[in-house]
Amino acid sequence: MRGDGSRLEPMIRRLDRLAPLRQADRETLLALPHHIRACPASQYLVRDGDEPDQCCLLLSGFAYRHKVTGEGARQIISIHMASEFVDLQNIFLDLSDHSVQALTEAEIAFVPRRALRDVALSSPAIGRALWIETLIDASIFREWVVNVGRRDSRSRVAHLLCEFSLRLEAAGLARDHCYELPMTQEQLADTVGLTPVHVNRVLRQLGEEGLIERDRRSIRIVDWSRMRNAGDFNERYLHHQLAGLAGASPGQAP
Amino acid sequence: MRGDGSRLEPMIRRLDRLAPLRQADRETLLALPHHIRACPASQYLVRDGDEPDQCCLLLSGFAYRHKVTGEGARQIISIHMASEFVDLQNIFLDLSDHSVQALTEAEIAFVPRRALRDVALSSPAIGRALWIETLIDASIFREWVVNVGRRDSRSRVAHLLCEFSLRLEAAGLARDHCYELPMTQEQLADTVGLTPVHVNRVLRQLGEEGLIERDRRSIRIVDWSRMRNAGDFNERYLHHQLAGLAGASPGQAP
DNA sequence: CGTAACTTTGATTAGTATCAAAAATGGTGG
DNA sequence: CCACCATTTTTGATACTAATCAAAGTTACG
Repeated sequence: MRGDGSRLEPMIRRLDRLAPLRQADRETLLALPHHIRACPASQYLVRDGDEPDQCCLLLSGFAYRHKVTGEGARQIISIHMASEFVDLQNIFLDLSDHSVQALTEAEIAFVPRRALRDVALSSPAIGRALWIETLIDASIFREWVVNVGRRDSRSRVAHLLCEFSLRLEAAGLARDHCYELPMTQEQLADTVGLTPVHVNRVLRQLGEEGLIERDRRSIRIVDWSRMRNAGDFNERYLHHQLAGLAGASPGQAP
Repeated sequence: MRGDGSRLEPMIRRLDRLAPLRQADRETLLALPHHIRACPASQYLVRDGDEPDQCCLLLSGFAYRHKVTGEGARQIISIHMASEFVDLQNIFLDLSDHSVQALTEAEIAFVPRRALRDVALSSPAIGRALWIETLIDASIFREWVVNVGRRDSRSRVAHLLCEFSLRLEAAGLARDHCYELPMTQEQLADTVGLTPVHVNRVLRQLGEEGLIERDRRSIRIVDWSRMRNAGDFNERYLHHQLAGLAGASPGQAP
């Protein structure tokens, strides 16, 4: 825990963009107790029903949250990338209502709930930034309800690929609508509420239409404008303008 | 705005159960500037894309939030009942990412964003309670992603009817799993991602199976245990235990 | 009453799931 | 470096859920 305080920097920069922090706030955040652990892909970070006493901050790699129905079907609820908290709601909710797993090998900083809660309630700026983080999370959930509830298979998949592209670029993890998709087609299917077989066909179709190019897990959105259209994608729900990121990825069309 | 301060009482009680408030906090909340208006059914309270300067607190009646896809399909994202804020995320998000409409005739207290924000940031207890309110909202969104993404039509509808029953009872608006469903079948369909025709058939089927009884819009869950099962319903995601409401509606089985 | 909104029923179709199996891919140890 | 194995991706054939289209009943309301 000592000497690695700087590993928290990306998270602090992220929060600072959501709500400007003063130097004292930054120092408070840097002083947060935590321990860092490397987790192999697919390791559980939180289990549905747990009473967590830590919040998980992703330092590197990817993680996802999911729920499993009584029938055994899995629905992935969100995907997270470096510098994001994966279960910030546990700051105040005592029982976890879903599970969190590492998607790739990932480094996690575990921060005691209590410490994070005290910080959130004592500094208005930090509280505000963390709250906004949970509000943007919720906005993405809302968009996903629409995605699985009212879009057809092609739009659903295209929408997810668009969201990924923008979020990765905003986090500085990708450029030019080109990125490594860290998930199998089965995980993709559980994200958009389809079967893996169907996801495979939709991906092929998007390729044949010239909207994307694929090689293994790497995705390149060839025609952002048409892809945006195919996915009925409007980035407003990501609220990137809050972080001064609006237009960070202009693409080839309005 | 003067002399009707007591109309805010139910909301204050609600927040107090989420995070205990001191007398000073209660008075701060009672002193919140606001104006009250009666809205006819289907009136817009917020429009997608707005820059709202008020938050809407439901005093009576029901409201819902929704998004419309590029194809014109509507997805209802949440349903709200008396004493709930319908757009609390607007406290910090500057651009509304969805619309809010009155579902029935409703009375709304409009509270200036700025005032609510100041209160939330200056009193830790109030901030905490409001934050928790948004976190529970988000938990319900997550469950809805699962509902539309991974449950079949019968489970989806049953799940929604179960959720309604518990939330209404927790709010003191219903008893014995018996309530008026304030929505048309078309609205139900847009909530669970089905067509109105199919919702109609599923409702009939649930009736034939003896799980529910219907008369007009009134619903009675005859067999809570089987209904819970049909809807793959587990109330944990409602986080009612936070409000000391766990087991408020024991039903007929574990 | 008369009219619009909503609910219900029927017939048909479309989209996606399911089942099955073959081809790639990525590791692993020999 | 290669053979082997597990995992993932891809393709094909068929089944089924829920959508669509159409229209008749109901109910609420002015």
